[in-house]
Amino acid sequence: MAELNQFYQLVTIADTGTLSKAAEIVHISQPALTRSIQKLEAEWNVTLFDRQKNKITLNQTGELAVQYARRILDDVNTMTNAIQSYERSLRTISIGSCAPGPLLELLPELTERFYGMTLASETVCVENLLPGLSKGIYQLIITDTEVTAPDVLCCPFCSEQLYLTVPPAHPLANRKDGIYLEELAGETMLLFKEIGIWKNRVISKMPQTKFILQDQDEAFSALIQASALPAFASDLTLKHNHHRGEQTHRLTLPILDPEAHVTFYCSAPKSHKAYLPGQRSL
Amino acid sequence: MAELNQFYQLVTIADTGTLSKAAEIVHISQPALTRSIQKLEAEWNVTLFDRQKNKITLNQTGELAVQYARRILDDVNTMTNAIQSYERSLRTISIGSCAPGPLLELLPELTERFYGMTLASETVCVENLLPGLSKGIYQLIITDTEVTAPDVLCCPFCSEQLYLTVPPAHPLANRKDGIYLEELAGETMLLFKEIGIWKNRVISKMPQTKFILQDQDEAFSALIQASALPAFASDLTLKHNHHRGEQTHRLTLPILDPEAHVTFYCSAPKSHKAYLPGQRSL
DNA sequence: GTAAGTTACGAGCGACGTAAAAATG
DNA sequence: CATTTTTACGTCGCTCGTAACTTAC
Repeated sequence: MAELNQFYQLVTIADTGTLSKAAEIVHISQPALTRSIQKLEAEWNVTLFDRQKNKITLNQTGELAVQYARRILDDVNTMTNAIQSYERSLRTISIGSCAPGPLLELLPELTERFYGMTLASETVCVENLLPGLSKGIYQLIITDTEVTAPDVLCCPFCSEQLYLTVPPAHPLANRKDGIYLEELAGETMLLFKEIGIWKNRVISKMPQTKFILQDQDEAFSALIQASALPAFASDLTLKHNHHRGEQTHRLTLPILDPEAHVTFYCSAPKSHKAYLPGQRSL
Repeated sequence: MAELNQFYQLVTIADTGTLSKAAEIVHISQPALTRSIQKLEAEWNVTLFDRQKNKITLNQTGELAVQYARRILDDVNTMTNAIQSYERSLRTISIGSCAPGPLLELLPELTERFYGMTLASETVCVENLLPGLSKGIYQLIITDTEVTAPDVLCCPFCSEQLYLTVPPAHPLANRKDGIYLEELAGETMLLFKEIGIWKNRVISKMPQTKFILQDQDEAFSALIQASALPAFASDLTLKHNHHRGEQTHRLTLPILDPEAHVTFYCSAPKSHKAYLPGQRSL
């Protein structure tokens, strides 16, 4: 049987024009390449090269063979890529979430339950989640509304309550019963950039408040510790930080607006039903 | 590099369901097949089979790989077919003619001039000749009219004069100066089936004459020798038969109608200019 | 003289087959 | 107990590289 090796050699000869140069590229000696090509010709019982004493040139049949060989090598290449990335995708759970908070809950659970799998998560615009699930870009999505779609299972997952964190010396520090968003008018706040739906639910309703954006996770934490500015947090982030042993002297004041409380839903295709997490207390 | 051999083995395993059966088909021992597949998996760094202790089953990645492998093996197959038949076509001159006579002139010349090439000739409907030349079905065509087409060279080749042959005892035997077609009304004649344009030029103008058709070359010759019926011949066929040493006691009477004389033209693509024959006396 | 291609020859490595082991039904 | 797969091991054969030869520029 002709082999891909020989196709590669043939194409390389076509590219370089001589056996010697091709032999270097394919990492065999030039006589070995001669033999390999001769064997291919014998196998097919055709002549691929015009042979002069110290020169070979592709003949018409050879040119045709090179054309085909190129295409097949290309196909084999895309084949291996497809197979390898498919295998990788089988070992990866891709999660799309409309907010970062629920991921703090979800990822540890999945890490534990699916040991060995790779978890890939991102916070994206909520409109992209269901289409992404259908296309297989995500195997699991977190939304702030219930999802109804064919072959998709949806269940409530957890809720998130927004808080304001301020240093003890801050003027608002005495409002431990909670405050309203509109009271933050005129303030300057620290804000994490990738907050998903919170942007529309909360931030867009605070035109009078100035925000300093930070898009790096760790930098944001450091910034909060070092700064006297108020910032948002949530029960989920606070729990997560506490769990990580992170110390803070900041005070946490619940946000009293109804928008500050969200229930999240987790959805997966029926084929990936197993990925759905257990429900947290809402 | 993965090799076609392994693709074949993979597909065969998919087809048979077990390594043992597949090993028989691909003519290696079963352990060798195990190793070969393991090597493929290592090469790609993927798992293609679910392995139980004495059973292997294609997993999803494996199914995908088999799909691709099938397609690539198919492609390689069509590739080798294409290459081999292209090579064959390079060694073959395919000739289409509108009448059998000129081939008697042409083939010997080409045989001599292109020793080693295979000649393939057929008598076909004149309308198919130029399209056939364009499509590469023919490298040389013989027509009864001059051909003008881009990238096609055309030259007059030879002429053919129709004769009537009759046994000496036939009533028409004394008409050695020639006769007209219409005088054959009411006769029964022997006729070779594959006569190309002669059918339209001559036969269709003889509604009163009855023809006994014969489509095998040798049988037709024998039939003529053994029969008392008149038949058509031409200067070309007569010369050919004489050249072959064929003896006949038949008399030959020229047909006097203008349709009984034809000039033939030979045409070839410019790329196959060398195939054009020298001109015969017209 | 240099560079290229084919042929000859000997060696090493890789793939093969046999044999053995383990597991399943 | 038959069937299937995997592992172990020794051997054979294939392909490789070196060397020598020929030819061309």
